[in-house]
Amino acid sequence: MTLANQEVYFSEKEQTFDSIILYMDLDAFFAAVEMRENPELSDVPLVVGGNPKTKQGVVSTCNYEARKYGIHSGMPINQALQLCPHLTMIRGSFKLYNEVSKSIMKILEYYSPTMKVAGNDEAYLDLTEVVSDYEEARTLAVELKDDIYATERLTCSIGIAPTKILAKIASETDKPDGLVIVKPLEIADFMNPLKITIIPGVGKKSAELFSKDKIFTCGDLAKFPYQLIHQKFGKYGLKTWKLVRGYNTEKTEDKFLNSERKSISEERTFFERYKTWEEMWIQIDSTIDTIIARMKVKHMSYKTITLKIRFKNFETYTRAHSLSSYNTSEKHVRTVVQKLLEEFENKKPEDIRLVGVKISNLRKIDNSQKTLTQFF
DNA sequence: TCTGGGGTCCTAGGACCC
DNA sequence: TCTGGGGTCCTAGGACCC
Repeated sequence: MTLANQEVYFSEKEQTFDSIILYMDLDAFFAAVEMRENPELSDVPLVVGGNPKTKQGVVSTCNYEARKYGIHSGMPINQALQLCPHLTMIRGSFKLYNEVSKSIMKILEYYSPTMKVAGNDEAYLDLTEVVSDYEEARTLAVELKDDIYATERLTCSIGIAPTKILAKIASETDKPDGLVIVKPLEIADFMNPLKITIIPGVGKKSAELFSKDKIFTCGDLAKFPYQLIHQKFGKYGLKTWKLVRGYNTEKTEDKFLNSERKSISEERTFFERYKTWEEMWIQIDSTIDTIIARMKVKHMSYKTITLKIRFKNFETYTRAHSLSSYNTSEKHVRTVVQKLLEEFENKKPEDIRLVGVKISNLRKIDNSQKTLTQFF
């Protein structure tokens, strides 16, 4: 299928691909940093995450050697150990990861003024105004990779395409240390053979749903009748359908706008169980402290407070309460959490495996409001 | 196998208002 | 007596991402 015979479904604007976007993703970031710091780890299967002593928790990142055993992010440590008994486990030096991440983002900034950091180990660069065509973009990407390696001794995978999402998908198809370019006229041929799960947002559940209609690849979905897709898979299905057809759904206005934070939360899984509510409260209290501290650093106020409780059988409940106005007080969080917790007071505290607190409905405090709070 | 922690976005129902 | 319609906000839960 070529772009030309998709036109029935596209408005003119949606077929315009006048941007050149680069996506960069550091390869096995946490594990790669550990290997750099400690060369004898280079050739052994390695995971960052979990508790090496109790063998609890999940894999945060693993190196490519560990992936050979079928280990992947999010896998329980216990399971990883069964697949590979001589696995090396590291808790992780997150302060160092943050420093390295910052240093790399600085390098990226140099290559384009329009940039969006999408996480610790990934970012998008808008190259539209920086290069004149995809060949120039390739040259720039090679330079960028060399630059990152020279500075931080880390490799990355890069995708270059007319939209952010296509650039990301492109980078996924050649890892580690890859560079994949998808030009506007190549979109359909590039997408069609790929598995549907390559689409960010299509996870296990959606893949299962799609498989009932014999949809396994992006091409399968692209062929699915337009009339049925919305009816069968809803708004989300339609969005995915448009995406696999190479439809340009990204709004140029907010593509590189850094959006405001929507929530601040902290949760703790208790590896040793608490016998009394008092012991539990010490934990919750300190959780609230850190949340409020983080909120203050960001000069924000909140309106909604959410409590999350997970029992040892993994049953999870969330209870929320919204205040009538924006607030910065720590006391309010405490009283509301206390109130929300009442519902669970007849349960045994030792049956609780996790407690979390979240503030949301956030708003930046402007200067006039700041003066007010100082006043009272 | 026994399942972290920090997030975002979506859905669906109910309350409430005009 | 059998009961509109749209908008917005709130709550609970779930899928998904890194």
